[in-house]
Parts: sequence; C-alpha cells; structure tokens
Amino acid sequence: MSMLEATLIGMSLRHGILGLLSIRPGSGYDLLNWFQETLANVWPATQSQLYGDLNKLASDGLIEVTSTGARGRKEYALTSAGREELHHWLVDVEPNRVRRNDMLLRVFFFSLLSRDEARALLERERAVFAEAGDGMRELEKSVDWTQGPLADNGRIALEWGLRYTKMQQEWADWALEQLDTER
Amino acid sequence: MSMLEATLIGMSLRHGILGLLSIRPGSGYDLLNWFQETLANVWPATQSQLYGDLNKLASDGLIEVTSTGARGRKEYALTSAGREELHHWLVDVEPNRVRRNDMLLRVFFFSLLSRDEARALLERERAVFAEAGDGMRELEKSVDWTQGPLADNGRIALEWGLRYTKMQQEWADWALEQLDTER
DNA sequence: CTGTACATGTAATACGTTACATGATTCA
DNA sequence: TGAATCATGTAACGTATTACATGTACAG
Repeated sequence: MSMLEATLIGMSLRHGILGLLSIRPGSGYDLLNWFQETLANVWPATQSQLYGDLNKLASDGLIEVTSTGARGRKEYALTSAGREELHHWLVDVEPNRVRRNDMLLRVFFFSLLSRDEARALLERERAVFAEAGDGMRELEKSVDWTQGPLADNGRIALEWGLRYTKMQQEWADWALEQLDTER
Repeated sequence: MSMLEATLIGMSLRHGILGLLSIRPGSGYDLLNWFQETLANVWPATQSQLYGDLNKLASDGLIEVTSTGARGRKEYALTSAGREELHHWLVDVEPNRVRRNDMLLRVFFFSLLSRDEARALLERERAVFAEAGDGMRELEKSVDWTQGPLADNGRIALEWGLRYTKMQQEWADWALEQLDTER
C-alpha cells in the first residue's frame, strides 16, 4: 500500500496530469493544451487548477522539474513515486461512480410543466446530443488513431461517447412518446 | 427575468429542494429522506449540505417556515418567489452538461497496464453496471408508478438509468473485444 | 514595434464530503 | 430506562470555476 494513498484518493485531475506526463514531460502550458486536445471530454481542466495541482504534485514528490526554459517555463516529469502512484490509481482505486445530472433532476418535476414546455426540454436534449454525436464522428474521421499511445486508447473512450450520445437521443425520443401516450 | 437568477444558476441541490417542496411541505429531515428515496441517483444530498441550503433558501425568500414542531422541527414550504424560481430553472436554465468520468480517464492510460490488468478493470466495470441494472429492474417492479407526481416522472428517469447501465455493459464488452483483437 | 502566443501564478467564491456536536421524543 | 429515530446545526477540508494579475519571447 502506497504511503501517499490517503492523500490522493479521488483527486483525478492530478492523476490525469500524472498520466499525461507518463507519455512525455511537459510544462503546465503544455499540459493545458494536452488536456484540451485529449481529455477535455472526460476530465476538463482549468488553467488555474492545473498550475496549483502541479505545485502540489511536485511538493508531494510525484513529479519534478527537470528543466527550466524561457519565460519561466518549468518542464515537469514523473518521478518513480509518481509512476507508482499512477499505476496504483489505475488498478487499485475504485472509480468514483457518483453522478449528478440536472436534466434528470428536472425530469422529476415535469408535472409542473405544460406538455409543450416538457416537450421543448426533451427536444432540446435530443438536439444537443445529436450535435455532440456529430462532433464525435467528425473527430473520429480527423484523428489518426494509429499514432501514439493516447490515440489508441482515446478511440475506446470515443466509442463510449458515441454510444452515450446515441443512448441519450433514443431516451429523449422514448420520453417524448411517453408525453403523448400518458396523461 | 428573475432578480434572483444570478444567485441560483447551477445550484441544483437547491432546485431539488424547491422541487420536492413543490409537492408537499416538509422539514429538513423529511427532505433528507425524500432525497434518498427518489432523487439519490440523479442528485445525491448529504444531511450537512441540505440543512445549510435550507437556511440559504429561506434567507433568499424562496422558502419559508410554515410551522414548528417537536424537537425543533421546522416545516418549510415554497413561497411564490420559490415557485417562480423553480419554474424559471426548469424551462429557462440550460442544463449543465459538464461530466467527469474517472473510468474513462483511466482508459486513456490503458497502455500503462498489462492486458490482464486492463481486462480486470473492464470486467469489473461490466459487473458493477450489470448489478446496478439489476437493482433498477427490481426498483421498477417494487414501485407503484401510478401513485403521485414523482413516480410518474421517476419512471422516465429510471428508463434513463436502465438504458445507461445497458450501454455501459455493452461498451465494456466491446472494449474487451478490442483488447483481444488489437495489440 | 506591436500583437500573439507562451508562461505562471493568486484571490474570491461556490459546491460537496466527512466528521463532529447536540439534544428531544417515542416506543418497547 | 435505554435504544432508535427524529431533528438541526457547525467545522475542516477538498475540489472546481471565474476573474484578476503579471510578465517574456517571438514573428511579421
């Protein structure tokens, strides 16, 4: 059991950082771009939080500054403790499955709405996820899925997104039918 | 446009409270139970946060204490401002669609794992969602879906859960196949 | 020489969890 | 009378967002 276990449970932004740094070293600025390019859909990161967590990871000894460059650039790399912690998190830490969904919360109070208002919400839901699905199919075409370790696995995550957006649309269609048949 | 709009965007626990109080008045203790019975899967609430938010809603004039009982019990009811805010949130506020998923985050770093380690994660994922789906199908049988305004809409939310858990299992199966065919 | 990109940080605020803290009422 | 339930609250901490703040290097 890692000595650092207690301090790192559930802090997934930091594990995302460790994961990206396991592929290649980089600065906070690099990491921000990599997050936006690859992990944005599963774990969005803001600039502010990223820099703070980099300093925490460094002071915990999980990453270290390996070189400094122009404009105060600090290049970070994983330490061996960081690599251990990353592996530990991947295989031993139960994923957090708590989900909050404020569309579904709204659904519970549909009785307060007119049929047209409820229909508008569901149609918007269907449209938003149809568009998200289109975006993912475009991404699927535009990325070279054979290049690099992230791409290979990214395809598996993208498949989840494709299935999720499809499910959302089908559910919204089903719910729209309920609106007509019930009541 | 509501004067309170700025203060209530994104605070969905409070809207969950408003929604439950729209059905019938109740105490913090009542609300805690109602959350656990009905909304737990879409918006979990802790006792601590609930009592704090009740006081905030009351000081914002969205709910009010309508009677006090034994053991310091305070029964809350919606005010007309609260009812307005609830309707406004339902129809005018764009749902927050930001999702974080630390299983998918792990997927991006599957290259760091052996095939057996990756397989174990995906099999666990499939098992967890199979069990969750079973629980939902039991719930479906045990609840009288014709009784009360929450049940009617709860069935629509449950349908989402049934489809979501099914999708997760199918995705995990697909990903397990990829593990065998690729690499 | 000017704008864009590179580069890092802090402060204020909000939301959420866990643990701590206290006490009244009811029922067996 | 003791245990379970009813009932409300605070404190400490962690995570996330937005806005603020500052400055360097490079390319056209």
